[in-house]
Amino acid sequence: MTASSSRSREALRAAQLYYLQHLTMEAIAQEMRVSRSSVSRLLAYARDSGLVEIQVHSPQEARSQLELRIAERYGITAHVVASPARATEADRLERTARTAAHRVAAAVGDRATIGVAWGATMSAVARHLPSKTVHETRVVQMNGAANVRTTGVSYAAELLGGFGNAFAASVYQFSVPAIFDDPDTRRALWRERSVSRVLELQASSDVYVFGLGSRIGDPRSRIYSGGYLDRDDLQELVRAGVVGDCGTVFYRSDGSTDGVAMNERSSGPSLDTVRRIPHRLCVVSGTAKRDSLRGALAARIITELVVDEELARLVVEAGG
Amino acid sequence: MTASSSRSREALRAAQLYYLQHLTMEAIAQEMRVSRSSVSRLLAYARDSGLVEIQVHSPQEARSQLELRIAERYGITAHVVASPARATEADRLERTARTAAHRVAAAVGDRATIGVAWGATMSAVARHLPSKTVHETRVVQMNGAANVRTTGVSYAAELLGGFGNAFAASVYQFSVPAIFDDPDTRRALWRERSVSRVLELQASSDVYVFGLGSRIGDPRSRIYSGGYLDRDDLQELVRAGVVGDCGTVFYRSDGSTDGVAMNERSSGPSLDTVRRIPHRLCVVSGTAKRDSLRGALAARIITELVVDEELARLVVEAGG
DNA sequence: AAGCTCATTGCACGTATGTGCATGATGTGT
DNA sequence: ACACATCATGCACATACGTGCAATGAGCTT
Repeated sequence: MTASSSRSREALRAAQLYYLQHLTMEAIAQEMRVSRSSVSRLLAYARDSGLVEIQVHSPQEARSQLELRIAERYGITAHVVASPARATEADRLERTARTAAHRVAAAVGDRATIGVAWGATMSAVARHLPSKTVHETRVVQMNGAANVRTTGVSYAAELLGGFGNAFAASVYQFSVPAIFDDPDTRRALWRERSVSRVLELQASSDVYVFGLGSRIGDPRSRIYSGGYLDRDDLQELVRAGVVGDCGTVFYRSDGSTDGVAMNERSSGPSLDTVRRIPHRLCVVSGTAKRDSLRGALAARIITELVVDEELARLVVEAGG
Repeated sequence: MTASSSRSREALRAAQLYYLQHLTMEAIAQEMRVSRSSVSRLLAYARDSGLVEIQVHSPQEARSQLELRIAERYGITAHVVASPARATEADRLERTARTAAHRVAAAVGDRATIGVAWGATMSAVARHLPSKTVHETRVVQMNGAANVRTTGVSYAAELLGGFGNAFAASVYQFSVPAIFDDPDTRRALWRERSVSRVLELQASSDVYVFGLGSRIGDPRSRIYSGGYLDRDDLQELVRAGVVGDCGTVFYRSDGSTDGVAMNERSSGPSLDTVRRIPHRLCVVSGTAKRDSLRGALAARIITELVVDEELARLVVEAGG
């Protein structure tokens, strides 16, 4: 404690001299009687421990056309992330995730409860979260990650841990299967107090951060390759006209979920539950998610959207 | 407009890529098809136009002993600014002013009215104000700056202009003498509508930023050399036991002002008026201001204090 | 239209900054 | 008490960055 606290003090001092007094690292090094490289490291520490916060303000008048059109058509705040033409899908995801990470940090405050889903997109977001000093903040996992092949614990734990660390938050895992085999098992488990306490937290979240699943018919999708669904499950989804999912809850392109039997077995929050959460931040990247994003917009489960430019164009230009 | 707006857009884009996506300037240059040096300049523009805001948070537990003792003894927030032992008085003033400038920016919000005094310290603060985008903000001069030798216009205007620019605020000058020869003239002028409108603004300020005058008996003081006071005036102050001034209003070491005749002729706000302003930010540097600061603390005209370490020690260690 | 001014750009240079590596310090477990 | 692991430090190098300068171009005046 004293060790890290004294490091924090030194980092704070260095940060004040560097960012507020505009001294060079060399000058700070002399003043603090350490080497210049130590100052460089102290400043790095100050930045990613949240001692130093760098904000980039986007004035309303600087909003892109795309963002304005999305705002107008769907009544939500959009952040369109541009990438160079030659960027790979992975690059675009990374950029979208970084932008999203900053939006998450902006959305988090004292005593906030943050619901998080899991997935490749959310993992990327978690990796890039800037630290922010807030108090009594809670992070709650919104849908189960266990499946027939693995417990999914390490994967979800790393993701949640990223959120927990960034905000010094208490983390509430949701240690249940992603999809149950039998809806009755779910109902029974939901009555367990240990589980229902987490369900209450989920429902009372202030912010819900999630990605969208797609490629429902595609055997390469994680939701298939991860062993969460078997072939019959997939066929059921395709027959039901499902185009995507949000926290393992499946919807059609018009945003409807009625009659999708699989949702009875899903561990994720129903879209009605989601819609009761005031701040719903969705992170999507990649043209493959076109239909999935359209469905989510139709379902009105998004209040703030971080999306890559290419996908945004696809969705906007198709007309609503 | 379009020119500066397109520059803002480019600066914003560069800032997002640099500060949020952590690309190098070289990479940004390629992406934006300009030279790296242009990116460097765009980022500089983004920083000092307030597009990018860099905050350094001081957690409560990192407060210095001195700050805690001042907080405890006087019930105010203190920021103690350390300087290397070999720093000159000018260096210390500069540092104190930079710190103060950031505190001012933090205190300013939409629709705020900021009262500012003038003086060497305030000039230094004005030079270092970071830009911040706020709306419908007003900056009002709190005490007159004209005197028998000069109108003081250019001097005060530059100072006020610094504040006005930083916050895109409307600036209200107070074009009256610092000290009147005849109190009746003041009373008459105070009834003028053009003047009384400014007086109302002053009284309704949300934040008052000021330095402290000292060296009351010292002919080197600006208040003397500037021609605001003559020798008789000075002797009067010394006889009255005055130790300092705040906005050309003079007080004794116990904070009292009663019976200081000169204040009847001063253009500055009475200490009672000052005490009605909720946020009162005082900036002081230099051991010569020891008695002056003590008096101001006794007068309770300070709610937030930015002070250099040496002076802070003098004041705290003397015991309250 | 020519001539002017002023802003913007890229280049080239020097300085400032980040980081792998070796070293020494600190602490921990046996 | 010793061996081991872990972490902080400074050095040296490579890279990233800021800025004076000259060239270019846009806009304005005469």
